Amino acid sequence: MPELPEVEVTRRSFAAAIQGARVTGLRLGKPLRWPIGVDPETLLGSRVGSVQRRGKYLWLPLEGRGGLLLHLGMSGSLAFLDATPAPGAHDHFDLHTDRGLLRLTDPRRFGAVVWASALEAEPVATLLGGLGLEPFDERFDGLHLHAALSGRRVAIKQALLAGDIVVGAGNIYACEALFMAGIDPRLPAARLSRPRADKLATAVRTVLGQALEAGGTTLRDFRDAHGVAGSFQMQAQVYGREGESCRRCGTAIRRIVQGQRSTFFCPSCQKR
DNA sequence: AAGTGGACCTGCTAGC
DNA sequence: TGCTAGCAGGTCCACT
Repeated sequence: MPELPEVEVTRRSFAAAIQGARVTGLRLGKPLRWPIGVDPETLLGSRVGSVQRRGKYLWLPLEGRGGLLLHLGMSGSLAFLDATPAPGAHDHFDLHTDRGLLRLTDPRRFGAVVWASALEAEPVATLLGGLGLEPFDERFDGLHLHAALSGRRVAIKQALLAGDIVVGAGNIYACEALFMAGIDPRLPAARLSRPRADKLATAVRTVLGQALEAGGTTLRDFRDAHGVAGSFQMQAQVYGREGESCRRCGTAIRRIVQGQRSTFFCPSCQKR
């Protein structure tokens, strides 16, 4: 589900409310991607710090007691609740605090909650260590993108998705950014010209920024921590639009498979 | 080093 | 109505 905009929208929706809260209890449901790596008892009484995001991960500092790295996987969402309803079948992590309950709901359980003594400590350091630049980092530009793509023979779409050059664009926004930049998703990464790299870097930032403003994309079940859905799906130019006509030129949008993921593009607007 | 495919797990939908 | 195949917003890991 969640790409960078959804994760950031989620973060913004509860970070202020939970900051300073005292942890009063933890509940673990079915296993997530990895074990949490800490005895939950040892976290009781700690105070929640300022929630940070890196890529599609959230870092929840617990002052004096390290912190928790959260990932929403494909189907995860967080809710910050006043009440404490009984956990449902897909509620696999609860962080009870004196200001509310932070609950992770994740049917597919590709998400994760992992403890580390610090952001720089294992296993978090390794998970975050391979990540590329933040898209809104001023160092992320056409020059950086172009240099990072050199020598890569994979298709540009897959290079964007890999997350080791720039983070945050998942399947929806990688497709949308390539459309905005007019680039065929099958183009070998290293063949992207410098001017087109400028265009693509701008497109990535623009698309993610627009999605952020729209509150993210709600295809099925994305909600922020207060249950609010996103609306970027209304603005999607290509994602999920196979067979429909391109909003720019009218050509039928195509769907292909790259690296076992669907790619949507306009065969007329997007060139090699 | 970079690329590929499989793995993780559940739910929904289209089609028969 | 009921079953099945295919698809889904992510990313790690083993292998070539």
